[in-house]
Amino acid sequence: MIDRNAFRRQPDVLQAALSRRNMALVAEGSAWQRALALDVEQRRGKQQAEALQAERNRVSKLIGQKKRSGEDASGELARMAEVGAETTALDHKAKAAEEAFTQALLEIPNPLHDSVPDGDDEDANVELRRWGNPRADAVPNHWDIGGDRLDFEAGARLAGSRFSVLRGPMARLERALMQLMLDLHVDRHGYEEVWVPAIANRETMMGTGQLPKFEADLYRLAGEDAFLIPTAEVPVTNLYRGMVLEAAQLPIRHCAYTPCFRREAGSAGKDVRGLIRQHQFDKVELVQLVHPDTAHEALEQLTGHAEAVLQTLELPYRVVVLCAGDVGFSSEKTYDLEVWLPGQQCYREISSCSCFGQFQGRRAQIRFRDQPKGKPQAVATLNGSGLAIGRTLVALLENGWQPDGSVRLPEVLHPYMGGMQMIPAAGKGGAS
RNA sequence: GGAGAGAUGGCUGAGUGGCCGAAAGCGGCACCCUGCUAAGGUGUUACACGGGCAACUGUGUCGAGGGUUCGAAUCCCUCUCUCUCCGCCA
Repeated sequence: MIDRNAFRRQPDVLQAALSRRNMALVAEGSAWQRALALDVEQRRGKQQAEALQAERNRVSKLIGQKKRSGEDASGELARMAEVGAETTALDHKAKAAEEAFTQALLEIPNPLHDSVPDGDDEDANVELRRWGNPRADAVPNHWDIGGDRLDFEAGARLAGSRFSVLRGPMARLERALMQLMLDLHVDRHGYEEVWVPAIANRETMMGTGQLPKFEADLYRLAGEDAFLIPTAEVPVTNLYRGMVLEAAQLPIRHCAYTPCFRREAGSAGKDVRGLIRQHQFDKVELVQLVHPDTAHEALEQLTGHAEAVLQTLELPYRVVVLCAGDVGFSSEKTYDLEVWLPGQQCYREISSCSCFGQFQGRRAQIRFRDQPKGKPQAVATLNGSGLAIGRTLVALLENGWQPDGSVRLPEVLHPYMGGMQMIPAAGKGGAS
């Protein structure tokens, strides 16, 4: 949620920052324009209602005093009978106006950080650096390398399209990667591991910005106002919803493994083959709650922590900064890590690291006191994938592929794979 | 899933229609006293939003939402959560 005070004091600055994302955001009929109009209406209604309430409270108190001392209060009572109904009506009107205002505010995205480059879509994202040496030889796609151990037919039969079943060494590799990533972030980067529910209620989804705007992207539970989480960011950030923290508690750093569920509405036809775009996938997520002054410093660090996973797995990648038109709703700045996939001869997103400034902190009411007696202010939040596990598995298969069909595994993985150094070539038909 | 009990400030806990934004205790903070420590004394100590340069002031908040009433922590309705017992279950 954008800052109400800034919204009132310098709407021009905010409007400029918003229009960098997309001019439509500030056009006629946009949530922004609605909010501007509703704010005025909302405040006027509130003042009228409060004036009447003050009158009612004053007279009611008088009636109480008179009754106690045995005096006659029928004059006041008669007067208040009329005022009462009017008060209720005005109060309801004021509440409705405030509700509409808040709804409009919730639909306004986070204004961008100044360092975000201009641009309309992903083509304008800016590459910042590369790591590793991409192999240039001809490598099969991961689904060919995986063979019958990546079973998309079984996934479709059990659940539907975009679901999969992993068998044997592939299932083990999925599990090994979870462990490796969590261990790395806990032991080397100082994150506290948490384990959280994969279902979140509406309030929780509101807190991190998935709702109210993006309900169509979520799986909703029938008969309940609850959803499957699209990322661990949701439950982990909301761990602190409604809390006032002490400055000394910051920064808070958590990593978590969860399954993630996405409807992928609107991505019809994209990545239909293979593991790249699934309705259910595994991810280890990094989440930080920090002092707003250090937020962007923290983003650099957090991005480095995600990069460390790729480096330890010896996977070539590049870092891009998303341009204005490509940054997500709640984020003020985002780096994507893109891993080299030799089977597709391209870089594919494997991690997205975002700084949300105080946007989520305000929405979810996660605050802290800078001074012991000071006014609580919203914390800054950040998160990043560290990493998406299915896509990491894909990258390992394609980058580790050997001409004989086997897959060489990087050394750090060997202990997690029970000593296995190679995944044998896929069998020719039949389960291996 | 069934039956019952409950939800009050940072915490414990009183409060069954007006004198209650809320007793008391603990904790926190400030000051005083004391050679240090300990003990003691006095005062103070919720949040949000609106108006005001400010002093200050208005409104709302006793799990959430609605209702009754001139007036609700207190009465009524709905919901959420917690606890106990029963059932079921990894």
